[in-house]
Amino acid sequence: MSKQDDKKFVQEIADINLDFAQWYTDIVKKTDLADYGPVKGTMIIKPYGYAIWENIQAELDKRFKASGHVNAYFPMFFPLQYLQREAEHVEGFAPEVALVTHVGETELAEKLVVRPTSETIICEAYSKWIKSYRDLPVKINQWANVVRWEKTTRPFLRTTEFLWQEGHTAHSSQIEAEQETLDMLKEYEDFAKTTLAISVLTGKKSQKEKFAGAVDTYSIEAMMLDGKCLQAGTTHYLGTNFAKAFDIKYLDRDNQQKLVHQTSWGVSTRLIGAIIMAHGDNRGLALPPAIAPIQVIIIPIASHKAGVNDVCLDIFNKLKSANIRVQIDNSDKSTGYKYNEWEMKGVPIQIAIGPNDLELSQAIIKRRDIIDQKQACQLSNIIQTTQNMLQDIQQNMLQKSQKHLEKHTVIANNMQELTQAIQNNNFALCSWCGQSKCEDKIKETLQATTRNMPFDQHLNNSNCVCCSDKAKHKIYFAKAY
RNA sequence: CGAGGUGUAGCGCAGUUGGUAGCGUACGUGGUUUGGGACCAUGGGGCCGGGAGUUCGAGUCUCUCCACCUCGACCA
Repeated sequence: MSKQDDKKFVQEIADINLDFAQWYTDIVKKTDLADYGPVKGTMIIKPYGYAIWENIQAELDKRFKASGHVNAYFPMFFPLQYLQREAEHVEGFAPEVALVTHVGETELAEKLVVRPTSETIICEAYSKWIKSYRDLPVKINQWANVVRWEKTTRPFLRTTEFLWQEGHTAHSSQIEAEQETLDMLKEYEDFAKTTLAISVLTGKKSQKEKFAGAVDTYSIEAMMLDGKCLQAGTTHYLGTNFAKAFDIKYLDRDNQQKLVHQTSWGVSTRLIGAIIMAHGDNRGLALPPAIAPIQVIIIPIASHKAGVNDVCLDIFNKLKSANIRVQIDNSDKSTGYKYNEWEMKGVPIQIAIGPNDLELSQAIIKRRDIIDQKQACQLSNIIQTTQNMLQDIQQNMLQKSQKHLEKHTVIANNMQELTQAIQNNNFALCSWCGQSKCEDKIKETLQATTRNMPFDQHLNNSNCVCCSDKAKHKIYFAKAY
């Protein structure tokens, strides 16, 4: 990357809100997260971007296993007729499904679906696996890629193919399945906050916005820097819809055949997009320490001078043995270049060491979340200081995210207030009659959609923000990605 | 899939009324440097998005595809 380009780049993103979408695509390209693939809408996730995904995977996998889930893998292809068995499901997914119709020159007798999601093929398996109440619950998670032929795409946020995890569980009772749906929502919420340092709104989706085939869909919704909303994860209570379609029945204690109650839930590589847009600034990316591929970058200054490299290597080894993800930048770029480069790539902590520091037995430490702050640290304290700072950065980033969400969330009682709120790039908490005609009208006039209904529902005899009928729900409206 | 925009070296761009392509940077080599995007010297790198047309001659004009970007409609 050239000096002029980079300066221009920093200049361009100095006012992020001016053109946030452009800023986003620039960041993805310039920080080595991803490239475009040869097929439209596909993406090559480069090592630096993939390392973030690996850290997300590791943390989620730990959580899923702790709550009794196991991993399995189901095929990427299945017959088109699987998809067609559940009416709402096929209606929702058919327009964006990729079909395999030929092998070589030979046309297939039965068209195959490249999975857009795996409910159907997993349900087909469950119908064979589940015979007795003793077989329940089944709690399986899958790490996989899926394909959805969307019309427009954006790196990480919406790509033709993406990586995700999808949990699929089957239970003997509605209560247990609904509890699972809420438990996993809670898990996602906690993960977003503690690991990604992103504050989210949790709640139930409207019927219009729910998953195709679900009874109820819940979501975590995150606010991006520009005030737009990103659905960062969903959990679904599927009821017995798929059990009916795929004949998943078990013999209960009372010797009766009963349908299972099911859930599914997922988060995707979209989370990387969420991290970029929730934490970035005019210097580029800012990664929360918990998922940063490199947590600490050591920058030697005048490394040809005696002792500099030795001390850098010593600190490197100490931090590494304290399980900190650390690297030394030994390239022969100029020091200033390195500072800017690693800031742009979002590394939480920079440690600079030069000849002047050697005499004082110190290093200079800078943190990514508070720009232009640097402090000297005695080499003897460096592990402790770094560890504390990583924790502090993680917490500070969450706090910033929380404040941003609070600052840009308002209550709107009528269309005028709602219009004002949306135009100011805020989330608006509104009373709503529950009718989709009001959702449609607001979407048409304001380009804002319902996000979710918080669990805290105090209606106080209020009226719908749109039609003034008696309200049935509190719900968030926002512009969304 | 609609409306607008852009395609020239890895990246960012210039290229006049048509005459067979240049700048910056990055990259290679040698040297000097190193505390917020270093410097000198030298070298390599191009089917000017693809195809067709006009012309003696096209990066430049015409047509037509294609890709990407922004904004809508659709979605994790």
